Amino acid sequence: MDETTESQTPGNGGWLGDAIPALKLTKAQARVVDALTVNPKLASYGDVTEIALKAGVNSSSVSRTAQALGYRGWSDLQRELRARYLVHIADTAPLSHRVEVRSPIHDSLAHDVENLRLAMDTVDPQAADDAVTALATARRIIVVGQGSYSASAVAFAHLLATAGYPANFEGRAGVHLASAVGSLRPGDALVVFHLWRPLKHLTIAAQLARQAGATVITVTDLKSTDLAKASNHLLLVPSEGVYAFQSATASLSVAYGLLAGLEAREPERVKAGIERTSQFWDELDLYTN
Amino acid sequence: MDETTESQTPGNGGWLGDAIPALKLTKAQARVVDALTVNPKLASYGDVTEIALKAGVNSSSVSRTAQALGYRGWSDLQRELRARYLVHIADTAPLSHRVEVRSPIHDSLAHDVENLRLAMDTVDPQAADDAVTALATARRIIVVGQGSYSASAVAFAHLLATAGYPANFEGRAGVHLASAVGSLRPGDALVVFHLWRPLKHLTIAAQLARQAGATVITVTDLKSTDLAKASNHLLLVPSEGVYAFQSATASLSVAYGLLAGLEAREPERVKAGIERTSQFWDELDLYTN
DNA sequence: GCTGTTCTGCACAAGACTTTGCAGAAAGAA
DNA sequence: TTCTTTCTGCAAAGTCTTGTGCAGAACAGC
Repeated sequence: MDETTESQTPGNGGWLGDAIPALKLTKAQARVVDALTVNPKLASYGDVTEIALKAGVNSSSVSRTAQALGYRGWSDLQRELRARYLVHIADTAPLSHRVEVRSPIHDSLAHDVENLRLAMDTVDPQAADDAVTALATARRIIVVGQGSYSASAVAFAHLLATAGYPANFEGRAGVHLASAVGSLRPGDALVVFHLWRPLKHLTIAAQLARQAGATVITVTDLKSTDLAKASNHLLLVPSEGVYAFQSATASLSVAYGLLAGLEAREPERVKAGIERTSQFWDELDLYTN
Repeated sequence: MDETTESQTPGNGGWLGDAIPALKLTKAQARVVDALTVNPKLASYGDVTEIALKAGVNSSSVSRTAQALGYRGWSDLQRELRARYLVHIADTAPLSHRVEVRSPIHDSLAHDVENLRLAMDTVDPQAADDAVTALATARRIIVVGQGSYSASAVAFAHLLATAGYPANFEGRAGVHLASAVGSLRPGDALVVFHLWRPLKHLTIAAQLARQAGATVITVTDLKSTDLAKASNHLLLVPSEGVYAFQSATASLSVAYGLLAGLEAREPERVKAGIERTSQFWDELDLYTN
């Protein structure tokens, strides 16, 4: 039997976040919400019958509660709960719950876990959101990056193109970069991935793109550089590596996050783009066992 | 011939535990198990159709795989997977009061934190150690990778070269790849970074390199493929992405780990290499504010 | 205490997911 | 190579889950 703390301000602050809008709920609905709040695992994988049992109501009430909260139905609400619960766990899970096996690989992984966690704080959600908007509306997207830090840029440009966005990776410096950036117009976007001491030509590229009216999105670890100043949207990531090198892990993950943002913003477009591309791949017969 | 350090099936030592009995599986079944192993969230919450899509098989094969493993069916297997996954990640996680800032970026970071944590289990330290030895003694190192998964390969090759190792990234397919791999000799090394369904030409490249007597080091997410079989040293990483794409974050971190391993093994050489390179960079006067 | 409104539970309908029969494809044996 | 066996994909059948109309119960206002 579940003690219900008489509803109001349900799900505030806990793992539910704002998944449950603060509406006026009926008694049965409040019991459902309480049950969900207190049983995160059950909430994220149980079916209506199990939830109803826990809440002590009929299964129809579970279904109707989901609808009352603004979701299409139980499955829709559960999808949301699931995502939040898993993210919550990843946020709060202890770093190492097992016997340590120290090895360079293990150190590197642990180190990058820390980088990713720090990035949750350093990346400004508003800047990310703005960046997604700029990308979604861009007529043309150029992605630049140099050396080992081009890793994120390569992946980002490739996946953007896969999803049907007009994106290209530009990894060359000098005249190539100049002509690529020179062709940018208002409504276009330049995405710069760079860590460590700023490279002159990337900074200049960003400044030129900005002058040309293009939107400059920069993923970097330093915020007081001319590169950062030339950017419209700045996404800061930590980059400490396990030895002498900077780690691009966080910047890569941020790149995936931007793609997820695009998918959330215009799912149809992304889905269609991916389908087109993967069909093409199948026809090329590239795969084996 | 070189010994293969694949043997002890480290992939099953991870979050799956002994949920998957070590039976002889058919090709499609092995693909299903691989897909489940590297996509824990999908495995825990997806339906047969989604799993089948990821594994590149028909949904019936997913159902039949569950039965072949001794479960009553997919739902039965999934219940088991879910329980193990949640135990693996949640364990003692307390419900903290941290304010959630949910955004696609945040989700992606949390997701990749999970991938890195899982990678601590899936990467076999012995295989990694052997790989480091092979790299340290190689007369020549070719690093290959394609598409967005080339991110790790690009970074790895670049940093190897920076540290003074005879490494090159080879991102082109066809005749270019053929001639590059064709030049490998005993004592050389081929490093393959690849996720997702194996590409024919990468598999063939690995097989040819192996035949030529070179050491093949592979960082990938699937262990039942011909690519994995052709490898001397296999480093398995999880690769579940936040949306439709696989995440190369873990493979990138493993690349850094290999570099750290090299540094631990021969610090002088790496230090000298980096100093030489960065001095050169300074002379080129590439940096700004 | 009466009456009108809202809510809940039941039972069934609609829908989604999983399993299986079958036939063709692939792999292995002779 | 040919024959036999095993495996896989398709599509239909079977099972389970979710949603809704209806009728009775609870509640609030008078």
